[in-house]
Amino acid sequence: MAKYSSAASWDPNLLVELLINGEEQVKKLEANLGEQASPEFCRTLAQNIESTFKKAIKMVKLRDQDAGHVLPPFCSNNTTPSLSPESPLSANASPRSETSDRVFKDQERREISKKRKTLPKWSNQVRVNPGAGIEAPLDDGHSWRKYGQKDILGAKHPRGYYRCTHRNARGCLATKQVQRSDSDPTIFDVVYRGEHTCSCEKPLGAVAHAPASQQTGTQQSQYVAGEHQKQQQQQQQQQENQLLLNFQTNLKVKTEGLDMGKHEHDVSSFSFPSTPIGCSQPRHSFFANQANLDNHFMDSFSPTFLSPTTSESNYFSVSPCRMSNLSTGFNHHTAESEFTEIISSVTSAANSPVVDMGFILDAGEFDAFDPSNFF
DNA sequence: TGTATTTGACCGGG
DNA sequence: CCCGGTCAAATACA
Repeated sequence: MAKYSSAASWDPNLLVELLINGEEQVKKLEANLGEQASPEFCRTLAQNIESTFKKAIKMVKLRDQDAGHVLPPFCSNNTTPSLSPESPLSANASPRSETSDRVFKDQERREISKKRKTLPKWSNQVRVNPGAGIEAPLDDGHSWRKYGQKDILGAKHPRGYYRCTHRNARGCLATKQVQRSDSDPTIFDVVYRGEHTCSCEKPLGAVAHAPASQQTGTQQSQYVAGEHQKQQQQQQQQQENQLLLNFQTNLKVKTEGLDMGKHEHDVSSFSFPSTPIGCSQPRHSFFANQANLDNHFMDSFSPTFLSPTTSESNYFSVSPCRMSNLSTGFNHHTAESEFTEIISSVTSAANSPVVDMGFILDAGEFDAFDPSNFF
C-alpha cells in the first residue's frame, strides 16, 4: 500500500512490474497449455496477456497525458477527501451560505460533472435467476439508494441510478447504474462509479458474517445461487470456486470483447453471490485468485491502475466491493483517468458456461496472499 | 414520522 | 439539440 501511495501518479517501477507480470502470465499460459485447461481459457489468458502489455503501453502514454493533471478526484481513505465542492459532505457538514445557494449549486453541479468524469468506473454483469425477473438493486454488499431511472436510447429496459446510502452521512460518492441487458433479461449490467469511502467498515463486517442475509430477501431469491442458502456449509468454498469461475468467465468474455474491439460492458455473466462477500473473507480467495493469475501483478497494481484510460483494456475480474477497497488504496492510480473495469462473476456454476476451469488455485499461493500485506 | 422510491424537470456534454 | 445523469418534489412504505 505504502508502495503505491508513494506513487502518486506514475512509477516506472510499476511499469516494469506490469511487464514482468505479463511475462509471468505467459508462463502460466504455458503451464496451462500442458494441462486440462480449456483452449478457450488458454486463449483468453493469452488475450489477457496481450491486454497487459497494452496496458503497459497505455500507462506510458497516460503518463504523458496526465502530466498536466494534479490530483485524483478523490483521496484515499486515510486522507479524508479534501471535501471537494461536490462532496455531499460539504453540502451537509459545511455550512454553505444559504444566500447564494443557487450559485453554489451551479458551481457544484459543474464541479460534480467534472469530477464524476474522473471517478473510477467499472462494470459488472449480473445474472439473475431466470424467471425471477425482478429489477433488482443487485445487492453487492453496499447499501444503495435509487435516485433516478432513465430510459436509455436503444435499450429496452430503463437504467436505474443508485448512489450510496451513506452519501450524505459519510460523503460516499459511490454510485452505480443498473441496466437490464437487452439480449438477456436475466443479465444486468452494473456500472460502478467511484469508490465507497463509507465501506469496509460496516459493510465489511456485515458481509463477513452474514453474506446471505446481507441480500434482501427478494434479491437473494433472484440469484441463481440457491446453493447459497442450501449449501451454506460449503458456502465459502463455493464462493471461492465461484470466484475462480467468475474470473475465468470474465476472461473469456472479456476476451471476446477484446476481439470485438471495444465492448466496455458487453461482458460475461456475473453474479453477486460472491460479490457481497467480496468484502469479507472470500475476498481473500478472490484476491488469491487474482494473485494467481496476476501473481504479484496484483501485488503491484490496482485493477484500476490496470485500466488507465478506458474500458478497452480491462479484463480483470474484481468484486465491486473489493474494487472499492482496492481503489481506496490506489486512488492515485485510478483517479486520474476514467476507466472501466470489467468485473463479472457468475451467479452460479449452472450459469457458467465455463465451469471447469483449468484455473486452479494453488493453496500455497492462496495462503501466500495476505491482504494484510497488501494494505 | 422517517426513510426509500418514483418520476418529471433540469443541466451539461457531445 | 439530443441524450445521459442528477435533482428534488411527490409518493409509498414500514
